[in-house]
Amino acid sequence: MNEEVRKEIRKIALQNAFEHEGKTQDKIVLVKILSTKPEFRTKVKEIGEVITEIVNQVNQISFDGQRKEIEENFPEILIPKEKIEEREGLPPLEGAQQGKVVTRFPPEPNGYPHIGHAKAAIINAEYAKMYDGKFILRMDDTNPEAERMEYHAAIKVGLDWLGIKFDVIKNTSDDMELFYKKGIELINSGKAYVCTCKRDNISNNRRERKVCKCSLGDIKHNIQGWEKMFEKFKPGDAILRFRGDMKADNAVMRDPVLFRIIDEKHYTLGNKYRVWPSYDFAVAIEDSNDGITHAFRSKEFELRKELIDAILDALGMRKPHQGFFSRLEFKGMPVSKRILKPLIEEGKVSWYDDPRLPTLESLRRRGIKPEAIRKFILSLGLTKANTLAPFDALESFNRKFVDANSIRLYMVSKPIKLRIKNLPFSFVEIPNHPIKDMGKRKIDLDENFYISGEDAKNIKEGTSIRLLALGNIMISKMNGELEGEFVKNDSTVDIQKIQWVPQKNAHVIKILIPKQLFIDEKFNEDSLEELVAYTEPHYLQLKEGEEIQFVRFGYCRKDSQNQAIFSHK
RNA sequence: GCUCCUGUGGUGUAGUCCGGCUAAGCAUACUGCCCUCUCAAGGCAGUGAUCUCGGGUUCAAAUCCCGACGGGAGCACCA
Repeated sequence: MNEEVRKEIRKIALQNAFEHEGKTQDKIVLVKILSTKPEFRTKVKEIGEVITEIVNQVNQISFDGQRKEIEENFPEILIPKEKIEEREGLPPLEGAQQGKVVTRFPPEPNGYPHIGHAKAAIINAEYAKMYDGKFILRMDDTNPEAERMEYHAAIKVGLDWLGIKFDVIKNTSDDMELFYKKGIELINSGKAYVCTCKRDNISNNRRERKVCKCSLGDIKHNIQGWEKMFEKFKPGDAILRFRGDMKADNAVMRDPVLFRIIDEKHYTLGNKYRVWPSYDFAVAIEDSNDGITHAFRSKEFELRKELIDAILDALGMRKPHQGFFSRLEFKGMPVSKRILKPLIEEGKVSWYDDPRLPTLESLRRRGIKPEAIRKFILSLGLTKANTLAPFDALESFNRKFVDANSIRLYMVSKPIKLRIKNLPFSFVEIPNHPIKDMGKRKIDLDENFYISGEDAKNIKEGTSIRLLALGNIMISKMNGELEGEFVKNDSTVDIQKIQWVPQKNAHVIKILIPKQLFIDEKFNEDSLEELVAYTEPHYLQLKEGEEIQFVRFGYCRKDSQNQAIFSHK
């Protein structure tokens, strides 16, 4: 054991002791030595004894003595360590080159966009931005039975609202001829075959891992079959299958469908095509052909990775990196059409923009800001663990965005009348925001006010309350209605401070308060509270869509002249 | 049933690939204080995780290996 090593050990021991009230432990010193000097990892025993010896010595020294020795011999210890900076945003991408990353968001126009779409779009967009690359919107529209213009439009509107920009906008169906070309290529190389079995048969064979007799036909036969798919065959009569591996553990690889016949009219292409590519085939070809370098999807597609790679290998095409993330859903707020559709049909939920729903349109109406959604989603990271985020995580992000721009207004519910006998003024000016300069509003007054029923409950006769921005009122009479006197004392400490509304021009609105839609898998019959609210006439001056904070109540978004929707506390 | 993914405070995550720095960072929630003519925002402080469990490897395990258990997904001519 040479002197240099002993010195190093002593240094570490001293440093550690100094940072921990003069005491150190040999285990800690050992760990530190081993992590900085890997060459000792083979000589742990040997070095361990020396450490024990030195640690004992150091622990004998007084705290001041330790400091003195450090100052003399190892002054560098006293320089404060730099903090390790935490990574911001998403983790770096595998195999990514600055300026060369291409990502995409491929929604199917078969429903209204929701928070799950937002996650996929935002993650992919964020990566493109991070690497100064390109971002493509590709409408994945290869099932004519499901796609509709209405959904297509809603998705565009939703993405626009989120503030997501695309470099290229296209449809999967733009490339039908390319799919056909690649399909034929697979047939010609013997990697795809036409199968005319019944659905049940195919399904059974898959389950039992049995090779289908159709896969034994020769290429010529398959070409004939393929041609018949465009004319003679009826839907369901024949499909083109990929020659995968019927014995594979991954069921997706058991000779999956590449093309099938659908005679339904397509929402943009009409009856131009009847042979449609399956999802896996379309995605594989499109991602490769569009130059996608990194494709992120939610993890229910994880088993598809192998297939997509296999298809591209079979065609000798370039493969993108594929990544996966967990589905995002809020607790008690399902996104699935299977669950939402019946609720709408039964009238339990008004429409896909009902404020209780996690659709983008609902979130917007509810007063959730796109920036909040983006921050929220990025805060969830790229995990594959199931995320069932509570809605209040989003709310807290939103509150921060909304607070600075929300006008403060008074609102009163379950109103109780209050008459103030000696009010010395006929109007009052109230600032619209406590910090930010958002102007003032003038409220005309007479002796008649409303206060909230909840607040009235806490008032005792003979005590004073403070009407915010107005003054202190001494309550002189209580019998259903309240009567009070304006008192000069302007002290604002230790007094109940409440909001109020003048009776003569109070504006009545309805506030929709969305609650959790499902509780323990069961529809929550009380999920939408409708509150009758008396607010200041100034409400009428606000633009639709403006965010308001009703003082001591919470943030709401103006939905119309007569209705507001509660965003959150 | 078979296959795959996943499991860190109340909640959401970072760290896990490439084991090491006095039992874990951040956000949110909660509590207290400050600020405040709001129960908001802002500021400060605090509570709270032996990293699902059990074995193993190692001087050293949230991190590697094996097993159990919990959660999710796939087994469509949907995407």
